[in-house]
Amino acid sequence: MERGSQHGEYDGRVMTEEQMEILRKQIAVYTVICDQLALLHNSLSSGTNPFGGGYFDPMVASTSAQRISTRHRWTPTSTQLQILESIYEERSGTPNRRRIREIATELSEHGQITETNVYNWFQNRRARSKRKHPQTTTTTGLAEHAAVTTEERRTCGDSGGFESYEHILFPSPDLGIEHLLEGKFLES
Amino acid sequence: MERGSQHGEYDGRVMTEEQMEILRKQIAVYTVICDQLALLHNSLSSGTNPFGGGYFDPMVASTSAQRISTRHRWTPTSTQLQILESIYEERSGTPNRRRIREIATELSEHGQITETNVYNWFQNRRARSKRKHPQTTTTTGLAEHAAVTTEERRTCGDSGGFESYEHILFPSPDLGIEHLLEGKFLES
DNA sequence: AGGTTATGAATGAAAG
DNA sequence: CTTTCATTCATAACCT
Repeated sequence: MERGSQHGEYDGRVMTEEQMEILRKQIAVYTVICDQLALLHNSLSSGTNPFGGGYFDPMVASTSAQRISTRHRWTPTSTQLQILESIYEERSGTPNRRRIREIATELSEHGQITETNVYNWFQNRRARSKRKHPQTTTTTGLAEHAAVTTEERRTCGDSGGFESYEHILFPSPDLGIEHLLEGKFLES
Repeated sequence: MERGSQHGEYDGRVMTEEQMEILRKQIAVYTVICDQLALLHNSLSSGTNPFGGGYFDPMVASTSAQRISTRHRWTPTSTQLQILESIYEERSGTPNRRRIREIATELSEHGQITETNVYNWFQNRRARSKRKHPQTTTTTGLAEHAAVTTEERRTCGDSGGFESYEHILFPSPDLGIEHLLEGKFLES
């Protein structure tokens, strides 16, 4: 890792602001190209979509259909979901690792599932429950605070809490070049 | 997609397998280019920073799917991750306080980072490693060589054999093109 | 078709 | 060190 030569303190700049601006645009352009190629490739690969695949048994494909399957993530069957919900209801706490395994075993009777799936499911279930009901044991409706409004108490800022710095120092390639090109994606 | 008219032959197919293979490679190449440009820009930005440099943009740019995201929690840059991984590999024990500081200092060359970040990273790395390998009996030495290589493929380990994740659709890791260019890390 | 929502998964940070 | 929380990302399902 040879470094130092590129991170030294320069007397003068290697690039003007304008040049840097150009670079920034180029980055954005290549990003878009990347994205487009990926999308293209993706659609080509999955060219023939076997079937819509409902909740029922997407992976087993016992009907001898093609198993090209572009299904990526696990989706609980209705039966599984039912069981999961009931378990969640009875003890809204955290299922132990042991418990997770039990649940996974049981649910595997009704479809493909892994312990990780179960684990994630409970994590997400709990998380979204919290978010939906921000006020459960709340003190008062007026003093609602922190959790929702400001979350930047991050210690990662080494020099103090100025998370807004990033915006200022680096407006980032999100300068609207995307819009110039196609205006497709945009987040944040 | 202009084609067909130049060859005169048209069998109803838009692309041959070979062509698709080429496309796939091109995607990977552009991904890397993207990443490199982003890194370059990053270093240039910090280099010309009048405030002392060292600030980094929160742009992740690890995969083409990632977009520029402003202000998030700390995310290691590809370079940082690379280094972290290699360090993790060599000594699977707990880095001393002293060591943590060293690492943090080194990594700060490649982007903003704190000692806490490093500490947390190692903690998490180890924890999730362990999770994948139920065996906790070894520990006699650095016997977790395998643990690092096939790390974290726990997701969706169903019997369907549909590991055809986007990794395959978007095969930057397997083509080795990244290594040709710089040998950057590959997530997963 | 495309944009939006719901939700599975990934991961940094913190609690215990 | 282990477990849990919080936030984010990707994508299936849904909606206009």
